[in-house]
Amino acid sequence: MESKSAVNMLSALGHDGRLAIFRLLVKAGPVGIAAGDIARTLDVLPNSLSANLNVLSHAALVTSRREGRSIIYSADYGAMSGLLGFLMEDCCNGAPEVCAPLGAIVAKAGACC
Amino acid sequence: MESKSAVNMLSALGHDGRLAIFRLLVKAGPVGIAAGDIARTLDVLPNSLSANLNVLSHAALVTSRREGRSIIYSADYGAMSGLLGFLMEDCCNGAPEVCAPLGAIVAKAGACC
DNA sequence: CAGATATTTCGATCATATTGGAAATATGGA
DNA sequence: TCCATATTTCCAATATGATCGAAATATCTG
Repeated sequence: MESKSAVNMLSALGHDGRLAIFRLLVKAGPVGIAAGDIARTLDVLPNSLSANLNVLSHAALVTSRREGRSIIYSADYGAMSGLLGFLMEDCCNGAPEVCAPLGAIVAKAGACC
Repeated sequence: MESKSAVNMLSALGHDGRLAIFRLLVKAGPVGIAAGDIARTLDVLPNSLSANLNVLSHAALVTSRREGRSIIYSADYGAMSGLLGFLMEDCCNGAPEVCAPLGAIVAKAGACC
């Protein structure tokens, strides 16, 4: 993961509406959600949603596919892993002692995955 | 971690200069780095640096302490853990199967921590 | 083909963020 | 006290981003 990609992802997620969209897609899993359903669930205008989905898409955080009249968006888990890895790698380099607080998180993730 | 805090952190990190500052501080560890040294290392103007440190500070990603004439900045590892936890928790909720790619990352973190 | 649904694109306005120069504040040393 | 160093604050110019209505495009159905 390049630093520039990480900046793009972080700034894409650093927005109220887009973080909500991304969380929704992450929870939906690989099945994804149609743009219209996202708009209804989050109560946002279709054109605003489209613009925000475009930002997330350009940041490579989501992918899309057409199904009939709808366009289905899904979270890109590989990209998310890459971002987490980038931040974690950054954390562990040169200062292993600071990773202690991460133990709980890793444990939590371990319980899930 | 509230969603609003996460948005603040993510948008603070979603900036070229600020991500560079934060990475530098994370690598420096609890000892921290003086503002002037950060400015020289990253070759940025002192006022721009100050503004960016202020953003990171308001997002609770860094802390500062005065030492003589210098002000030493350090990364807040607790905040970083919280952010990673927020994203991971978000990932695991409702879709455990998508966590597979995270296995490698957890393993990597485990090797370090 | 005509109509309905789904989504995107366009265009304008408004708000917010970034940048850099210059001055102000705070600390330590002679 | 006076001066040098360190950092922040102030200010204005510029750039970027968000929002919304309206129109355009694409797909399905009758």
